Amino acid sequence: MRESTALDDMICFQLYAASRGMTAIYRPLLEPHHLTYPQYLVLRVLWHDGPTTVRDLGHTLRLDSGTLSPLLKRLEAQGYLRRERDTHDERVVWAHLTDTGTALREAIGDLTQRLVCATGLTLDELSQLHQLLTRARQSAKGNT
Amino acid sequence: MRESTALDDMICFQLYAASRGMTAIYRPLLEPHHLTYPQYLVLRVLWHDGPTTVRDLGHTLRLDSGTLSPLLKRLEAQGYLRRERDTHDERVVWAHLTDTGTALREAIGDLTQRLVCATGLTLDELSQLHQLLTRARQSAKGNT
DNA sequence: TCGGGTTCGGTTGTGCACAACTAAATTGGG
DNA sequence: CCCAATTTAGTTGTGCACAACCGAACCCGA
Repeated sequence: MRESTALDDMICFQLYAASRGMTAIYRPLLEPHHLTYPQYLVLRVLWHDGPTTVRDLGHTLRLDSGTLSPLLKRLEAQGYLRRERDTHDERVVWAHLTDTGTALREAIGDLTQRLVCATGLTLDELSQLHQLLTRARQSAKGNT
Repeated sequence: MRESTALDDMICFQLYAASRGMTAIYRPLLEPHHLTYPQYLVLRVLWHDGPTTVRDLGHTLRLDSGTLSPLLKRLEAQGYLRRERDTHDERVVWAHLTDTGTALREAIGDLTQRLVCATGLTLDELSQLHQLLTRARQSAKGNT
């Protein structure tokens, strides 16, 4: 189990750098719609799942209300979604897309190919990468 | 080259989430020394390379002066390093460790094992992960 | 039923990431 | 030699990430 000293630290940096590099690729693709990558993630959840509570958005994206509240406020100000209190449980707030927000899905289109190309990895390698990241995150969730 | 649509988007999110999860593991390990993960990265460069210019720190960590300037100011305020203008080229600023900053290396010790364990991945898998991330970053650097 | 504990969203404060900009020092071509 | 272009660090402004905290709403057991 030795010999990993340098490698693991490099992985942590690669992870950190790769994540920032990934959002840097998204940036010019999302900028025309005045979206950031985290905002885009929220919209993807709403496009996929329909109206969602702030709580569920937080669980899905691993973000707390300290991050989501102002982010959703900005998306609402841009007219992409609206927030409404649940009538039965006043603690809960639902985020639901406006027509503009729904239409945005088509306007943005499929960014996938551009991201895949940027990595220069094959589909097998991407699948491998996905599996490794998922397993590491899964394991880390327990071993805190 | 089809069929990647869902997968690639999941990878981008996994990357984003894994990076934040990684820093979350570092946080309690660094907090006793009042360090953040990016601050720790700067110290690692200085521990490894000795006195370094702000410019080279930026190249190494892929950060610009807008991020590094205040970060270095905070590390200086904590007494871990000092900044000094180059006498021959007044544009250049050198960051060099204080004795406290140098000693910190031993005080923090080797965090590697704890990170490796958290991932639950084997050394082969970590090596694979490292290689995939590096290649993707390398490729993305060109294809922008 | 009622009162303590929990859940939920929001606010505040700190630090990072990055774009856009500034100012000073240096460089290099004419 | 000189001045325009470049390099370098720093500043400002915006948005994300997260800890710490708050208040309101809800839940549940005695």
